[in-house]
Amino acid sequence: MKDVASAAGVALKTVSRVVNGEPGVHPATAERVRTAIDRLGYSRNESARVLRRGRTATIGLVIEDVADPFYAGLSRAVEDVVIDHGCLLLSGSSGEEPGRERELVETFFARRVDGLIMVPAGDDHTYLRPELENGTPVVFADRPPGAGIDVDTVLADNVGGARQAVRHLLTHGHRRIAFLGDDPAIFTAAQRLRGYREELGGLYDERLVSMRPPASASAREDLARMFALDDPPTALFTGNGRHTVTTLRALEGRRVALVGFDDFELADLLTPGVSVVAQDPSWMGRVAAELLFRRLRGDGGPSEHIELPVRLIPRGSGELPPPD
Amino acid sequence: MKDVASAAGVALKTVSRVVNGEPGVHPATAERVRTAIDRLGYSRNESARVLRRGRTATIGLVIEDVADPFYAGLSRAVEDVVIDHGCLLLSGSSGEEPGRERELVETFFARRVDGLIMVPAGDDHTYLRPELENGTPVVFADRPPGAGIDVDTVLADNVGGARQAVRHLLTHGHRRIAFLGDDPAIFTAAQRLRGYREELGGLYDERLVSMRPPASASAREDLARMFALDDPPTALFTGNGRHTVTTLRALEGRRVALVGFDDFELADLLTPGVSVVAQDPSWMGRVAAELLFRRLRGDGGPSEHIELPVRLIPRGSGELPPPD
DNA sequence: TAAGCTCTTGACAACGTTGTCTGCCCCCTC
DNA sequence: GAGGGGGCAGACAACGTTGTCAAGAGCTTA
Repeated sequence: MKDVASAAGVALKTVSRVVNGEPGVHPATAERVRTAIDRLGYSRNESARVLRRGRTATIGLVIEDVADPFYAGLSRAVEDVVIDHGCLLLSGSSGEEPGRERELVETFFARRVDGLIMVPAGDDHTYLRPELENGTPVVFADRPPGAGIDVDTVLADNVGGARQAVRHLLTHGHRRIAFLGDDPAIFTAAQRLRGYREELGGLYDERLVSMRPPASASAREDLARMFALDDPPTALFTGNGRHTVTTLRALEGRRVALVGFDDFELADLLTPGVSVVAQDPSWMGRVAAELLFRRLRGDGGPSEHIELPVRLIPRGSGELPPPD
Repeated sequence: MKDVASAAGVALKTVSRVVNGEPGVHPATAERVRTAIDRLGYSRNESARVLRRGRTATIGLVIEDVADPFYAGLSRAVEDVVIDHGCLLLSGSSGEEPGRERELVETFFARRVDGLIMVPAGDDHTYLRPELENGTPVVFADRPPGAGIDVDTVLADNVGGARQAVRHLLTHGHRRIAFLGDDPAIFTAAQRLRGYREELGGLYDERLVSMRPPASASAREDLARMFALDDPPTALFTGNGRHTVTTLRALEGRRVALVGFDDFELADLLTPGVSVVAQDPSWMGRVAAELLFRRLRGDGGPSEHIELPVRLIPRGSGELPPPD
C-alpha cells in the first residue's frame, strides 16, 4: 500500500480510501490510485485490516466429518450463507473426538472468528464460556451443548421422527421392531431411542435394542443374536444413515421391513426402496447460519431453540408386511 | 498480552516468550506468567502474529462442491494433512463457476494463505501468476490449470480408466457401447471421452455419445434417442458418479450393461451391483496436500505432475452379456 | 473583503504481536 | 579482584492497515 501510495504520488490514507470505496476522493485521484494498484498487483493485507478493525469476516464451522454426506450437505449450506454475507468459512472435522473438537474451537477463537457454528462431539462446553461472555455468537447444530451452556440451537425433531418411523411399522402390522443405533452418549442416538421406546410402549423389548458403532463387529453380532431369538424382529428401525447402510449390507438380501433415520442417495434405487425418516441437512445449515448472522447484526434476544421437522418417505422397505 | 504482562509484573516480551515456549525464561517467571494467562483467559491474537511474522499457517482449498461425495472425501483428506501440520483450512466451493473460483482464490490470497489447493472450474488461470511469482505454492487437483500456468498437478488416470472400462465391456461381448458424460469443456469429461474413443477404435459411433449436465432433461432425451436407434447400445459407460446415478434412475430397471467412472456408496447393494472404475478421492487429497507442504518446506524443484492409477471393480452390471 | 463552508488530502497514532538489541546480574576463571 | 561469559529480562521498532483529526484550496455569502 505504501508502494502504491508513492507510485500514485498520494498519501497512504488516500489509497486506503480508494481501496475501501470511501467517499471524498477526487475521481481523477482515485483513477490514478487504481492504475497504480493494477500496475503493482497490490492486494490488501487482510491480517493487518483485521488487526486494526477487530472483525475478521470469518466464521468457524466444526462438524463431525465432512466426508459424511449429512455434514457435507450442512457444510455446503453454511458456506453459501457465509459467502453471501461476504465472509469466509474456516472448517474442521472433530471426528467425534471431544479433544479435537475443543482444539479446533480454540484455534478458531485464537484466529478471532466472528462467530461459530458447531456440531459438538463432547458434552462439556464450559470452555466456551469466556468467549461467549466476550460476545462471540455460537450456534449449535444437530446436537445441543452440554449442561450449563446457554446458546442457540438448531436440532431436528429426533424424538418425533423416531416415533413416526415406529408408528409406520406398527401400522403395517409389526409387533417385533428392533432398534439399531449408535452409542446413546450421542445425543441424537439417545433421542431416537427415546422416541422408539415411547411409541412402542408395552411392546418394548430390550433384547431388540442394539447401540453400537456402525459397521462394527459388535453391531453385526447383535443383529445375528436378534434373528436367533425365538421371536425375532420382523422389522428394523435404524438410528442413522450409516447404520441403515451397514444394516442393509449385513442383511445380505434377507427381506425384513426397515425404516431408517436419515435419507441417503440411491435409497430409491435399492430393491425394495428404503423407507426413511428424512432430515434436511441443507436446511439445518442454512437456518443455523442465518441465526448466527442475525446475532452478528446485533440481535441480543434470549437464546433460541429451533426444532426442524422431519418427514417420513415410504419407498417400500417400510411397508413390507410381517411374515405370516 | 499487555494485561497479562502487567498482571504478572513482567514485560510484554517475556509474556511473548512464555506463550511461544521460547527458551531463556526463568521457570518461576514463566509460571507466574502462565498463572496470569489462565486467570485472565488470555488467548494470543493470531492476526497480529500473522501481520508480524508474515505466515498465516492457513491453507486454502477450492473445490467444486463439498456436498459431492468425491470432493467431500478429498476435502477431508486435505484437512487431515493440514491439521497434522498445525495449519488450518479455509475452504470454498466454486460450484463449477469460473467467476466464483477466481473470487475465492483472490479472497484467499488477500488473507495471505500460505498455500493453495484447487480443483479449477475455469480454464484461464493467468490471474494466479503474480502470486505464484510471489512464491505461494499452488497445487491443482483432479484437473490441470489452463494454458500458460506451470504448477504441480495431481490427476487421476482418466484416459486409462476409461479405456479399462470400455475394454471390460468389449471383453464381455459388447459392440454398441454408449458414453454418457459431462460437457467436454470439463477436463475429466474430455479425457474420459478420449479414452473411450481410443479404446473403441472403429466401433466408435458418435450417435452413442452424449455430453450433457447430469440429471438434465437433455441427458434423458439423449438416452431415449439412443435406445430408439435401429442398433441401440447394449452397454453404457457413464463418465462420472453423478451421471452413473442419474442414468441408473433413467433406466428405470431396464437391464443394460453399465460401467461407471467413480465409485459410490451402495454401488454394491444395487441389483445388479454397479461395476465401476474407482478413483480414491482421499488419496488424491492426501497426495496433493503433502506435495503442497513439501513445497512449503522449501522444495523448489520443477513442477510435478502426478497421475494416480484407477481400478476397475466388477460388481455385476459391467459383466452383463449383450442380449442375443 | 473577511468569514464560513465544502471538498479533498494528509499526518499520525493505534491495533497486538515478535525480532533485535541492549542491559543487568551472577558466577566462573585467571 | 578484575575481566569475561551466560542466563534472564526489558525497551523499542516494525508489520500494514484504518480512525481521528487537522489543514489547505476553492467557493459562497454577508
